Amino acid sequence: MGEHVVDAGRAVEDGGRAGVGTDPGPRAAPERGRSARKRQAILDAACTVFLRDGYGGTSMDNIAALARVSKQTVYKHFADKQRLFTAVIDGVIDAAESDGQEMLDGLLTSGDLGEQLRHYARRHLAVIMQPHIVQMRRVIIGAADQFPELARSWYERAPARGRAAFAALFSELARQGRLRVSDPELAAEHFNWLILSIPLNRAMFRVDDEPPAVAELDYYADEGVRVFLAAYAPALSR
Amino acid sequence: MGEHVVDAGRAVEDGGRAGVGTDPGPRAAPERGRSARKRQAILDAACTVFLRDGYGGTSMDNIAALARVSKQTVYKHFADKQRLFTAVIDGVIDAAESDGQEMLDGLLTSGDLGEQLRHYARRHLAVIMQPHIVQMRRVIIGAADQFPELARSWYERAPARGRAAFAALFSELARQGRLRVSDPELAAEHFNWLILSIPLNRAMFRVDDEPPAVAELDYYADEGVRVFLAAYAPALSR
DNA sequence: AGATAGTACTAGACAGTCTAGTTCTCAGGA
DNA sequence: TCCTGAGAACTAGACTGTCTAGTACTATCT
Repeated sequence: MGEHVVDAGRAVEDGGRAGVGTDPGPRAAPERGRSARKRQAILDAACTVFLRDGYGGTSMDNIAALARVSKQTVYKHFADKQRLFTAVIDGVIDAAESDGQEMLDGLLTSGDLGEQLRHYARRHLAVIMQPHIVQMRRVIIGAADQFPELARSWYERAPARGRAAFAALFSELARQGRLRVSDPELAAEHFNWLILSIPLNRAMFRVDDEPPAVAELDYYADEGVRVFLAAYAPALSR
Repeated sequence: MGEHVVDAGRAVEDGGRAGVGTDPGPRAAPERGRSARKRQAILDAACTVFLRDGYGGTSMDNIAALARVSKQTVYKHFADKQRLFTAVIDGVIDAAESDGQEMLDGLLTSGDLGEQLRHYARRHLAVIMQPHIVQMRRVIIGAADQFPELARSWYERAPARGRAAFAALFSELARQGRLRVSDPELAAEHFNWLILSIPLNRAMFRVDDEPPAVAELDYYADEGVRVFLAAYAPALSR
């Protein structure tokens, strides 16, 4: 229910990495002007409401009320509802992109490959199964007919970017003789979906279920890696 | 565009074979009364429009117009928009269920397992990637917040049913020593998603792409089976 | 002075109802 | 087999109430 992913409620000034909006996280300096603060409050509120109720289910009045801002101010910052929506989604995509950025660190060391992949898979699955990410998927899929370019942009920037990194990684591992991969892109897709598919698809359709336990997710991650290695690792590497 | 998937009964007056005279359906008379014909026309129109525009994007006037029926008649047959929507989705689920029913015939013979699974996988993927099924997934996911029980019903009846059949099949194959499966449910999920995930998820987000070519789908099916067998087949069965 | 709040307003969409008049269906009589 | 009439089903469109995107205007704040 109440997700408040983005820290929603409060304005910018809490040090949390709240700003899912247009503000890139790491480079602090959250625009200290009043106008910028209002803008951020609007983005945060819009993110909360859009993610909770979808595009069609959200009214501009709701957003303004949650942001504690007058409707006029909303329209001062964002020309119309569509632009506000795309601004919100773009912000989330940016956040997701930089999230994934740091993920592949520490891989490619020469430890136990299975161990490393399991570790990575668990993290990956845990990130993707965060409630607000799941909600985001639902909202974007539901609005894909109205915002095709936005949906495509999500697909190409958020998940596909991660898979490209996978592909590069598997390519390198194949070069080192630690994996047997002929099509790295395909291997990356297989790895990705072996880990994510089961819980993610269930989450798409079973809305009011409580999110699955960590242990369950870890199980899916480990089993996905097991299948992946069976297909892509030379016989020796177990 | 015009999918007209819906139910047993064909549409009313689609230009082709104007079957008002004698058109005995595949089985069971399609309710020859005027009222039943109107009802079916409404369902067909509603299916088209709901699938194209989603729940929120569809108006009852649109449906009535497309069905060439007065709005009053729509409300004579369906108490309100929600009930019409659930009737449409239920119809599609029923159709999908009986579609999948006949699928597992011919498996379990003692031919080449890889061959058989590849054949099956290709069919499965081709069915799921039909445009109206893909659209259905999108619409249900998008409306899942408003209709949680409907989304759950879809999940449990349409895809989960198929996976249960898989699981039983893999169980039997394991008993015969042709597969090495400890958790048949998990194996069924892995099989299912190894085949479907890549094109299906792309289709979720890339709305206006033309559907992938058959050869591409077959490639994904075959590669999915390859990975599956590597993980679940005793070393000999390649 | 410029941004914002608050609120009232416009314009249009849509679910669902109502009414008055029309068409179809079908039983039963010739 | 054809006719007929009663009643159910249907049509067309106006209508109500509600909701919402977006605008206008004035008072207030910083």
